[in-house]
Amino acid sequence: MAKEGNTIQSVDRAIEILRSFEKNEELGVTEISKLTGLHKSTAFNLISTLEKAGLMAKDSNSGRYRLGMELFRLGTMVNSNIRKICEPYLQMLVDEFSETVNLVARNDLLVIYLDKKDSPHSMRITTEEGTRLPMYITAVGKAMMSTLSDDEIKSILRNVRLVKFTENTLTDKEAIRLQIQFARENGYAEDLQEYENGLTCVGAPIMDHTGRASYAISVSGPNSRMTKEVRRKIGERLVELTAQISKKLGYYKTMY
Amino acid sequence: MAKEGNTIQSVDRAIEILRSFEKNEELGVTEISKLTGLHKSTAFNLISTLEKAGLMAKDSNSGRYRLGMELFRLGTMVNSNIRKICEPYLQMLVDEFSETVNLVARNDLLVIYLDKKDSPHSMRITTEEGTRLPMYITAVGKAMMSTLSDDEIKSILRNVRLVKFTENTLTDKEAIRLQIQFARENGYAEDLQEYENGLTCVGAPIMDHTGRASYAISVSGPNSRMTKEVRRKIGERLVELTAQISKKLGYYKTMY
DNA sequence: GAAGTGTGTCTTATAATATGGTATAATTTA
DNA sequence: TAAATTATACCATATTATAAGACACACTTC
Repeated sequence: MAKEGNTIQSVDRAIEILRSFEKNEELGVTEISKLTGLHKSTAFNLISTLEKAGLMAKDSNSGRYRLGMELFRLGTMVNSNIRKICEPYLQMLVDEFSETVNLVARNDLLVIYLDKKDSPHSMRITTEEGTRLPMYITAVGKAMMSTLSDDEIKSILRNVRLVKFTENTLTDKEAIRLQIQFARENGYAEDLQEYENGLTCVGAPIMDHTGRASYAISVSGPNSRMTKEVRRKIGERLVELTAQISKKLGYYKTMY
Repeated sequence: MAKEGNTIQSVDRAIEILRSFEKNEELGVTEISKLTGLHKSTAFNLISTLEKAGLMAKDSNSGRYRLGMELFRLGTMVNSNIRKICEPYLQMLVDEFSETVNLVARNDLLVIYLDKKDSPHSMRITTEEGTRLPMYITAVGKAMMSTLSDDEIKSILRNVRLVKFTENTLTDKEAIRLQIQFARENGYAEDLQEYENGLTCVGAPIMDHTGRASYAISVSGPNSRMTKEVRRKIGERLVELTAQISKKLGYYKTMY
């Protein structure tokens, strides 16, 4: 058994090597060894292992390494089920509202974007799959928080640094709680340019078989089109559709 | 150093554990140890390591394991660059032809689907990101093969088992070579219900800075709408757009 | 064109680390 | 309640990963 918290050193190190590609698309052995603090030779052995498994690939031209297709494929295996289930609902929402639709998952204190369908409008919101954002700043995050107990919400807000992304970002805990209260009453939450200027979102939580909101769906559009009336319509439709999805995931309790 | 081809045992084993989720969404420690042939205790240590890193997660309800969000996030880091570059082109193609558009990469003898934009039609082709298909059966695969030397093509066809997916699937090497010849002359390749009945594709290769076709784009639609004339139009447009993308990737030679 | 610095890769001895037998705790099943 | 099956913890052993060092090769720089 390994020393630090029962983890296997070489596996930890291999994962750290993969993570070093967050900021760089291409890296050499020496660069990786410097970034991770591993001996060049150790790094090389780990890299070779990852390469042979396809999680890393060597650019035959530059001789440097990048992440490999097999890592991509393994990534697509994660939550493929929920993505498959939600796909038709996302499509319905784009068809109905002509705005970009997102599926996200909860990841501790963050929200991670899993899937999306783009708005057909030329002026539209685009999101990147894999992006992570703090819960308090997104409609989906607040929507998921609204299903938690007051204590759990308190704990989340205690552990997050409330950073101002725009002048609309709520950094006052009481203001955030009021928004969550709104979500509890209506079943959906809003983000009014709190993350980015001009960007407005409406989101509702998906409940899984354990009774937890591990996923959420949102509709994002430019401020100008997302009027109060539009937001209400979207919100109500989201509540309907997320209830159907939750049921498919084995959630049976009535939601509100 | 490890014995088998200089790879690190524990890392290899960890990857094998991740792969065991190909057919199962949720697995217990014992199941994993049986699937991988690892000692239960060894499997447990590896699983714990992967769990702490977020590549696996334990369902708090069932107590069993599934793949974790961090693995998804690592997966989105792969080829994020090419996906970002191609995104507007994919959008243009859906807008122009109203058929589903795919971005794929070459993965040895296979083609792997990286990104897509769905057709707005209710009768449309849907593809799954992460899916892998043999080269000879897809328009994108034949398009990529058309940029290779005769020897390389021969080698690919020698190493692949030519399986009939539909009655249209080409299992005769000479017939496939003729299709590749068509692609060499026109810059794009076709798949006429060779993979699935009713599904027709047109694909063109993207050249990277090393002069290799590592990516390709295709437009897929139902047989009925993909007439010869439509395919020609799509093909010609694909040649234009993939040339632009290739240029962005640092490919300078004129293509045909 | 030669010296110098930077690569990636290989070999090898050493000891640190992963391994798997076993034990125990926690569930599930009967 | 008992039996069976599970996940998890402990620990001695030797297998395995490690890192030092050497090498070959590719670029610079002089």
